[in-house]
Amino acid sequence: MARSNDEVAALLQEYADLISITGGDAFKARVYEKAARSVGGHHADVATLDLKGLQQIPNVGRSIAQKVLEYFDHGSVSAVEELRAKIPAGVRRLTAIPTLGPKKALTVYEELGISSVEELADAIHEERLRDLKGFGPKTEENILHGISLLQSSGGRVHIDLAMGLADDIVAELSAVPGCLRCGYAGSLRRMRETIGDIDILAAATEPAPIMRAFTELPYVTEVIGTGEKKTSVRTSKGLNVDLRVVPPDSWGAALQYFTGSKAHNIRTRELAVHQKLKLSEYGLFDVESGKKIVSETEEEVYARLGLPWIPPTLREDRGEIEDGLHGELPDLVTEADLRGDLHSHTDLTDGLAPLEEMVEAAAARGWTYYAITDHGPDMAMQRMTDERMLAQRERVRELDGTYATRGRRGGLRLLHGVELNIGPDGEVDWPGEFLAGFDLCVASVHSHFTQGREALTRRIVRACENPYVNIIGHPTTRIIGKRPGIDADLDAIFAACARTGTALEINAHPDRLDLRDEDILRAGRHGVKFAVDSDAHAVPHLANMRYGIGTAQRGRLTRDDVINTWPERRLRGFLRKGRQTER
DNA sequence: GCCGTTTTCGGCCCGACTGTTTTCAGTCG
Repeated sequence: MARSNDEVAALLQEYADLISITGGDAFKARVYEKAARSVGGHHADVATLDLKGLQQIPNVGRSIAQKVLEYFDHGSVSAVEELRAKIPAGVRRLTAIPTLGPKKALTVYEELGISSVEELADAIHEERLRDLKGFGPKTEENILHGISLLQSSGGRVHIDLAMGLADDIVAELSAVPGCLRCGYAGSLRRMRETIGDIDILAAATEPAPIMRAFTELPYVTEVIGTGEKKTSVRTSKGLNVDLRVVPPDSWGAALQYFTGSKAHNIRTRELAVHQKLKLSEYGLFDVESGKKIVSETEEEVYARLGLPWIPPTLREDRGEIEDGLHGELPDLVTEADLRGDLHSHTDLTDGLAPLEEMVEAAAARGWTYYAITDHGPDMAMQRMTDERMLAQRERVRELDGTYATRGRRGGLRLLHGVELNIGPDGEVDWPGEFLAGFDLCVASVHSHFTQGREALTRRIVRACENPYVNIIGHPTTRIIGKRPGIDADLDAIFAACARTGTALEINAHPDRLDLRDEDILRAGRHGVKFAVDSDAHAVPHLANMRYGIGTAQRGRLTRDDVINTWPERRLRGFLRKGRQTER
């Protein structure tokens, strides 16, 4: 199921952890971490590369390349096995406990033979940690607290929950007197699909009132740490929030720094070092004189490093630094570029709102076209029939008549579509004669997720080859945190989409975000077009488009790649696909 | 262990906070 790149990345990361735990060279550990990231994000399948090809991957040299080959030849790597033999897997798991890192993990293992979270908890209750150097009563307390958090927390949360909380905190803190600027940074600003914790940044000359207001927010359940510049809290939403308050003239450097990612920051700091500069959250400084050069805006910081401003959604060290240096950053699609939504539901099937309300909401968003795509009859529980679908079409045409001429910019055009079900053999709900009556067809997999890889692949490819299928909806069918994506040959599907003129959906619902960013990058190399769709089942879902756009940006898409940014005429041309009989 | 427009050897991102320390190590982001 996992791509071989992910397997190798996990192995290299494990080796890096084991090196840290055994007190090995810290620089060596870091190289393996960097190599793990590079391999995980590399576009080509590492299983297909030879020694030379592997060494083309950044941070992979001869030694690591040979280990990768050894892994594919023998299924294991002797150097990793040696360390595994020395350090039980449970010791590595100890480092997942907050406040307990590799050094303390090794200490408790060497001194007390502790190699599992349970044993560690027991040892603390039996007061056996007391005599260890560097361990005091507070350390014991922190570890116990960390263990309970580890066992109870589900880890990362979906982006919409984090965004809601962050928007609220930013609004609250912005209202504190003396707060000159406030915003969120971190993985939320980078629009990652899940969020581990929220980073809030504020600018003020006097931090104390902002810190106080922050710790007094109603959903703060615990203050983890608080200082003059930084405060960390836990919230009743299950999310930790960090607040940093910086002097106003450091805003740009601080925002750049706290937006990350860590890997991106390491690269920007290295660029600084090579120019005898030092980059920190307080600014870009000349190393020799210690004088500050720039710090007020992100643009200035990047510019002084020789880079254009890099959109936060690209800051993952996936080539954006190199592209920036060469002036080759993509001109990313934005939410403002969207002209409409091509996948939505009404209460005719499993939506909550009537057609009229959904259309009114779409018009209020200023869109120039909007597609209604309720489920076809193969989703049996939705009780769709030919008659009901044709009746809806008639009503859509009527509404189209009234909305098309409203407003200044030509109003809103309505498209009547359907979300077809891709059956086990790639068949869909209706024959071609009936499908020809729709303005567009989305087709999605909703069942039989565990068919073999070949069958799943063939099934979706066959749907692409249907001349009436325009968009493959939520292509991998994953539900974040609940259901993995189907095990299909995505490259074969992407190639079929490109060949047949079928778009891939980027489903903007925060539970799905399907395709995900890595898959978009792969699909993009096949020359596929995309549709960023809300898949709205209710009026508020239309606002989820921001997450779909964030994901599209992380996949480096431009306006030209996304068919629902196109003018209506060009879109309709695309939707005609290979149909012979159309006007 | 990787890497190179100061380098094939000698560097390798930077700072805040905590707890256990009498000046600093560990952890985190």
